[in-house]
Amino acid sequence: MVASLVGDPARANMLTALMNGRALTASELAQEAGITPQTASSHLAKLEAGGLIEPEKQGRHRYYRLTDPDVAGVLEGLAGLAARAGHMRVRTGPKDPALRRARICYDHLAGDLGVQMLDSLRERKLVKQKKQEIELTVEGERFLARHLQISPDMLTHPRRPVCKACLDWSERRHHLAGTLGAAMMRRFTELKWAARDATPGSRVVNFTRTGEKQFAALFGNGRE
Amino acid sequence: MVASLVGDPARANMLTALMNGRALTASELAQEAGITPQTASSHLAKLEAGGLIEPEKQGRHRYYRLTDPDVAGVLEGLAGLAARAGHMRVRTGPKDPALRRARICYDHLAGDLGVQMLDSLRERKLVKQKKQEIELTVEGERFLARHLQISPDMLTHPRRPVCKACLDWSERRHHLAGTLGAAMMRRFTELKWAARDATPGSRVVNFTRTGEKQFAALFGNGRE
DNA sequence: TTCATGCTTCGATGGTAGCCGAAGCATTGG
DNA sequence: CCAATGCTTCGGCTACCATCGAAGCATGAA
Repeated sequence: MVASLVGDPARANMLTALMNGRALTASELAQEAGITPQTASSHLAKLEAGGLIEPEKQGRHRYYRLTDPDVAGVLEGLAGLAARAGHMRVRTGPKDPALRRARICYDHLAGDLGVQMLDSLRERKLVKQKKQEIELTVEGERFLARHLQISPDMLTHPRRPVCKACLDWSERRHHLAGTLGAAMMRRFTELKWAARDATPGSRVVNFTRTGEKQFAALFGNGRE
Repeated sequence: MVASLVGDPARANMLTALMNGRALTASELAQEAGITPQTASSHLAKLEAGGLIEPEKQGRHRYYRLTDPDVAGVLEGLAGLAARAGHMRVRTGPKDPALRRARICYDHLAGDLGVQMLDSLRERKLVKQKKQEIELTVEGERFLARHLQISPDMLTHPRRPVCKACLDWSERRHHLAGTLGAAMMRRFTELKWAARDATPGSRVVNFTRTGEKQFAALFGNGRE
């Protein structure tokens, strides 16, 4: 029964943590629930078997998200009933600093701007995304050549794909990885639009005044 | 947590049995869940504390119903998720014979026709019902005088109320009790619209051809 | 009143499932 | 290749809770 899955406090905490639509790693969910990774692993397996969550492997990590808006809806309904009965659950938002905006993920751009960039590419049909698979369209190739001086033959690599959806750590949505993601980030640096923070070990990416404008002109979504 | 309440199989069976909106007695729910009355009592107390069901005392019996359409909605949602995950629950309808249509409850009319009668009275604003409380309106008094020759002073009684909502055994919805309910049943008999079945101990009420027509003319709902 | 029915409370039992420590894979990085 | 990280599997422990027998109330019937 599905309800018994949600009934357990540890699992309920995990699900609540996922309610904002983002994906979380197994360890993070363990911490959210206040249990050890072993226990969390067991719970996550059950939730997955029950069809409430689905995993996405990303390197050493394993991200989990709610399978469906329907699931979120039912959980919301349950929370509503619980609220009437006097009980209340509070859940605070995430806690990250300002590196949520732009940072390096391996060798490509991540964070709010990274997600925004992929969103824009997808929306303007410069790439086609199906789940984890991303493909560059003909229009996309033209766009890259014209605005960033990136040609397709720069991107071929024996083992690495050109495009790849990479789950964003702070935004928990996809940004663009692969040789294209790396090439674009490299180009941003060359153009002096952005630079990695000077602090050793920092992953923060600082955009310049003009870089920010240029980036917004290419990948802006009208929100800022 | 509310979900843990629904999570237990026994409780889930009880709730499913209540999903049609009717009310069931504690013993019936125990049978539905396949457990003893003691265990059922414990479960029902928890469900009530969780605000999922609410009781209504009726003589020696204790009827339970879902507190709210919202509760039914959430349960429906959970069932939907469960269905996706492969599981399926089947639930058959009730099983009673033909005395579900019309029978004597103490001294007033019960069964499908009894429920239908109260529905009609309520719908045409001849009575006002608030939970268990039922009150005869001015239009109701006129209606009774005109069509059934029942005057308000026939209905006064030192200890018994004129109108009372009585939970119907087969329909599990309210029908009309109190001195008015008794008077109306008596009038039906006098008018030879209906008569109690001859079989000793039987509570079945048989309507005559013409009685059925007259009854439908007064309290019909267009369904038949 | 006394008896019968319906439901609840109490107490004891047992099965189930959450939990963690330790060890085992898988992936990444050096 | 080895080491580190992230997650899973395995085994045993513990606590919770559903379950039922027996007894206690309440209501209605005789």
